[in-house]
Amino acid sequence: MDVYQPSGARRKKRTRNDEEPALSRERIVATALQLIDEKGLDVFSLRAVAKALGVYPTALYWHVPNRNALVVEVIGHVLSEVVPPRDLPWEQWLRSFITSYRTVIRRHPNVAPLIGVQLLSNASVDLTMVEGVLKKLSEAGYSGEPLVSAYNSVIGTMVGFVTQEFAMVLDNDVEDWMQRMSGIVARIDPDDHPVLTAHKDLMVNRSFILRWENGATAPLDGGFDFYVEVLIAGLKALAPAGDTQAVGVPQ
Amino acid sequence: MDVYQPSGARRKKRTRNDEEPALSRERIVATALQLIDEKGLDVFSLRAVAKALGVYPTALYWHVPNRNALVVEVIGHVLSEVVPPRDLPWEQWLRSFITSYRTVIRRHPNVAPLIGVQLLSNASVDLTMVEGVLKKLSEAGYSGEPLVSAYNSVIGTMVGFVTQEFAMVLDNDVEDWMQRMSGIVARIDPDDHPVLTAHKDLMVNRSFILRWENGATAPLDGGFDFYVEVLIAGLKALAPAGDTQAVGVPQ
DNA sequence: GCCCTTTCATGTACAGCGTTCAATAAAATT
DNA sequence: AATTTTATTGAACGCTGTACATGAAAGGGC
Repeated sequence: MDVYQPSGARRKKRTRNDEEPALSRERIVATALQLIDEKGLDVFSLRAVAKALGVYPTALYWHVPNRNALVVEVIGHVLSEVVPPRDLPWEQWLRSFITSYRTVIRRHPNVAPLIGVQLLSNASVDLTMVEGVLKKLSEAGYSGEPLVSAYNSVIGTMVGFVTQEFAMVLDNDVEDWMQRMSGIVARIDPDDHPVLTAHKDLMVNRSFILRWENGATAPLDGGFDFYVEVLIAGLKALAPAGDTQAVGVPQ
Repeated sequence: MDVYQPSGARRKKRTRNDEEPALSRERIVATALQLIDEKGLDVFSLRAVAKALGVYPTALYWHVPNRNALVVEVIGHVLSEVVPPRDLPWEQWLRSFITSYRTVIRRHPNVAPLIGVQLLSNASVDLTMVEGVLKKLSEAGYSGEPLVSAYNSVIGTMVGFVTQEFAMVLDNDVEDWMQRMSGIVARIDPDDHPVLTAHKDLMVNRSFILRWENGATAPLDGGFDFYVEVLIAGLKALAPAGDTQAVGVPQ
């Protein structure tokens, strides 16, 4: 019975004087993002978006070529909320920039998996953002091949940590999962795993692998700040030349 | 017409003297992984696995509770290929460990998105691995809260970079995509984006965001090596105390 | 040797998905 | 007034994960 009734109220066809244009790419993207934010990624589907708009699913296809394209659009919309900081010394600039990215994702945690996992997020290329990072890394003393590597380190850090922090939770049996996980932790053998034993209270549900909630409910603020400092200190240490006392290039 | 014929040859029921047990959790997981490796993530489905085994889809449910559980099993199987290195100075140990993880993922690149994006990969917890990282970070001078942060930095680096490197490619129109991307790059305004202009040949398809292939066909070897060194140098710089000339804790 | 339970597969079915395609109606253009 | 363009309805297809009923073979106890 493959029949889809658009939600009760009859859709009004566009009339010249009608304020609302009934449907548009922007409205679809906005609805999709709202759905993802409020109901989660697994509820998101073209049909769900259509239902939320009171429209037949196939009506979306006039404005958006397919599901992937809509996902790209949603990602682009979220990423456009990231504002590169004003001119600052490179360490502060990077700190501010990466933190700003995480702040945006915390507003849309369910989008994180889409960004981290699909190359298509590249489709929304913000060259200004790329140039900003490159410029600051130049100021840090990088150029040529090492600059490219440093750039990849920055993006890798920024997206990588946050993607994991906001990795999807299983809808399965969260309660059960927590109990199983804390069971595992409680049963740690102090002889086999002494350091873990000593730190288990600090680590449980606050560190990768040993947790059952994601960043939406259990953010890793401290870990993130530290990670950014690791990146900056590392970049400073490995800078080919510059104002910092370089410690030499490895191997 | 919801009918599924298991592949031609009639399935033989298990008989006492039969060597092969017809179906088993291990065989299902192995088939699933093989399917993912050879055909890609989008081809992977319970029905495809069943067809590959010459079995009705619902037969799988006797050995595996649902799709998610199978995915968890596949992840666990892949991660079990990661071998923590023998005892080494902490820098070398971390380098070796993280590199080993990437080596394993390069053998199963299509699994990377599954690991990076779902908390359920935690279900296959290898406490020995966790303890190994903690131990080495202790040797580096970490303990207490900073140790937890350092641990998260290590896992974040290891999984984060590789997840992005092997992010999924769109099946859409790869050729078209490449042309569009290189079009964007070719049209970069040297006045607006001078550093990018100077490095574009080094960056195109070799850096995050500005690429259309993933690590399976265009690995970021150099970037990865550098990233690991950034991590280690950063961890060394931020170590609360120890053999390295510490440069003080930030704020 | 018979009975019964456990084990493991077949077979049917269902709701939901992305997407194709034809039909249709309103608005814009000619 | 006729025609084209724009935007939607509506039906359908093949795919998905999964619930459920059916049935057959193996194993254990008598």
